[in-house]
Amino acid sequence: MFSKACEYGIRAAIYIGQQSAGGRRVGLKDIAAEIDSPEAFTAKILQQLVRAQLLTSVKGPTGGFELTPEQLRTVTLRQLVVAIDGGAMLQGCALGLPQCSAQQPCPMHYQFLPIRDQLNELLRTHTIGELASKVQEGLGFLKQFS
Amino acid sequence: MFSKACEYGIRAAIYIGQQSAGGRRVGLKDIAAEIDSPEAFTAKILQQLVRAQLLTSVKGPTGGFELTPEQLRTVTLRQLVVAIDGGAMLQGCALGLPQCSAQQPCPMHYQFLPIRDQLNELLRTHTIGELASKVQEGLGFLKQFS
DNA sequence: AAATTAAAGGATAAAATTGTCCGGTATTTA
DNA sequence: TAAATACCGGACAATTTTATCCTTTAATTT
Ligand code: FES
Ligand code: FES
Repeated sequence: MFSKACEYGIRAAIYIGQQSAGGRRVGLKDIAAEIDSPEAFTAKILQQLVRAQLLTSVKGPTGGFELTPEQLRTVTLRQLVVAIDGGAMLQGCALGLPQCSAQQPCPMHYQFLPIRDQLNELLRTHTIGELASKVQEGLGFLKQFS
Repeated sequence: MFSKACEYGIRAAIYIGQQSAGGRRVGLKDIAAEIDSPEAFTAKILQQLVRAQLLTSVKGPTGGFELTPEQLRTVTLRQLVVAIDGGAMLQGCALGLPQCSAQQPCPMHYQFLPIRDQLNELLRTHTIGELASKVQEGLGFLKQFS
């Protein structure tokens, strides 16, 4: 569905959000450990998200990553996905036609569209803050414990 | 969404199905031209599908690929996807957790599940023959003309 | 100011996916 | 039975994705 980069990015953002909601700034090492992702690769993704202004970073001691209250409230899953994977999967044709349109639709087009639309809606209507709360309340997990 | 291999595989299968419905067996060259895919790569994918018995091939002059009436009627999109991409995207967690389950769900789990289920249902309930008819009737396309 | 801390950025490497090439094999036609 | 056709199979190459390492930059603490 999403790329590994995107999966890590989303999980990281949610974890950072959860901690930011509690006023805690978190470092890369901590993040990678808590979401079970490769540290250096996660760093690259977080850099992208910082550049896209979807989260905030601070250098030096006591530094790390955080989400401002505004970011927590307004940044959506969709923004993360677009920043990392681009819009292709949110707009592209299911069968890989160069563009998805009703002019020359693929044979799955009309069946596929409503599902893709629901996915778009899902991503558009969920903020990092909202998902972070869910984790905070123990209703969702960012890695699996055995 | 799907891999390139899967996109080519589905488009190819539908085209072969369309021709088979008219009693015509088709060769690789023809297929690749009609669905706008790289010839040699498409060959690899078709080999997989033949091995999985989702379509049939005949060697030699007048040879090529075809779908038996039974294959046309019974082979689903889902079978193609599973044969090429594996079941990961049809069962895996949206955020990449090692497994999707209600025991330790990711924060998107309950929102994501219905969409994934619809996608599964979509793939499960559409046969190659059905999609081939759509193309035959001019209601769907396997490549785009400009 | 010096030392320490932690993210940023660049270069590289490994792995997976996508794509090509070519000799082998089965089948048909002459 | 020889030649031609077209899929099969293995090796190989290019590209993209995933992942690592190391130096630089910025900020804090001593
Ligand atoms: S044209 Fe294929 S999904 Fe719209
Ligand atoms: S656990 Fe993530 S989708 Fe089910």
